[in-house]
Amino acid sequence: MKKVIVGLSGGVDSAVAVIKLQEEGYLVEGMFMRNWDSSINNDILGNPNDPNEVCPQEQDYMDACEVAEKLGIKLHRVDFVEEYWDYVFQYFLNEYKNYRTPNPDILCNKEIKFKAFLVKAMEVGCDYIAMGHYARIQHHENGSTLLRGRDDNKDQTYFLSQLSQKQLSKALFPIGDLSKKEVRDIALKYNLNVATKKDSTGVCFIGERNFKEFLKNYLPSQPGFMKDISGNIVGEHDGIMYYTIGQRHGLGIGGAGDPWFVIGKDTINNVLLVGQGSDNEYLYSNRCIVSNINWMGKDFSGEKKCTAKFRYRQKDVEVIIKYIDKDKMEVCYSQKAKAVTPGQACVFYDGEIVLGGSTIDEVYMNDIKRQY
RNA sequence: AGGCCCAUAGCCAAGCGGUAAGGCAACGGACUUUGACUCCGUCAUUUCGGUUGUUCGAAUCAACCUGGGCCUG
Repeated sequence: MKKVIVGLSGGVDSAVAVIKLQEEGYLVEGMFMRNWDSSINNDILGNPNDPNEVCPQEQDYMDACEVAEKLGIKLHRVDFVEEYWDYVFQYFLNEYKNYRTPNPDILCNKEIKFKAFLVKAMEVGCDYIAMGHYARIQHHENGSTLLRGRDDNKDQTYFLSQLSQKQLSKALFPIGDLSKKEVRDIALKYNLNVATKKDSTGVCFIGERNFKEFLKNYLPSQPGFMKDISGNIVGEHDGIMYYTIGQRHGLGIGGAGDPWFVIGKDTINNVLLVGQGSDNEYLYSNRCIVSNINWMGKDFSGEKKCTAKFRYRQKDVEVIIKYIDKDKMEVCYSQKAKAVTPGQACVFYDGEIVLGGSTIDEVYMNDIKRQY
């Protein structure tokens, strides 16, 4: 009997993952991860949690315990607070310091859930690890193929785009064929306490925060002006790293006309560039340079047509890609894309198949580089 | 000093005698394993710079005051 360790989070998805694996005849054990410690990590500003109440993490652990008991599986608990800080959060802060918009959850999967966790799971002894992601995987003799989750609205392959073949070879995604509704229905049928629990959001393991305040715990304010494209001062900001391209809220610019959006960052002069209108031309680009390439598909040379997703839950766009060098690609998209932002991932797809992941570095409109 | 114009919520702004549109911002919610986007809701009734008056009824008319702007000396 093959043994699987499931990352049991205390949510409904991983609980149903256990059920699916049991139905398929695996021996299942759970492993709960704790990766963030608010007091050790100085997570004070922007933290909505009442320090007197049971913290959400412990509630999650209790929920995981209850699920484990009900489904009759052993539950391990592991602590990666240090690893998370060193390998995910440092990167996260560094990217913000460079005025980019990082995606910590992609790194969390690469460094924690499918690395540190995998090591611990192997120590306990297992053939596979499994997570409650909405994604599908096919294992062949010469590798593994990652596919979008069946539920188009919940597909989480964007976050899995930096996993290596080695990592994928050990991974199972038992709920990838299900819709969110089906997952909840199964949980209800098994009378699980988490069946109607609200989906967790926010940075994985950290949780919901007032984002700007949260960043201020680690990155001090650097006040400056907001200017429009003509150079007129239209507002003030307290640090251009707190904003991302395409952002509308939090600018506080009132007055006449359409809403204002972040359209760029003048890092030299500490100026946040803003423009009016959701269709502002500076929001759009048609070419970008990506690096940190994790290609999962068949090797290719020259140009390749496929689709790409530049931001989680944003629709794919058709692109033509080509290598510039070993770890750098040019991505062209003639129909233009909105708010393509350095630091975010560019994930390539061929239909349902995930071809690979990368990180956006430079963004262009024709030959003009965007000040993103 | 004289003449003209303007004063509506944090900002922009409709209204022109019949009982305060709309937009921006903000806030709340939905959505969401990156708090980007998007969507929904709330937001002037001791109220229309102030006071007094005309009128059944005034943000809307009149007078004066205050505060801005412009023109002529």
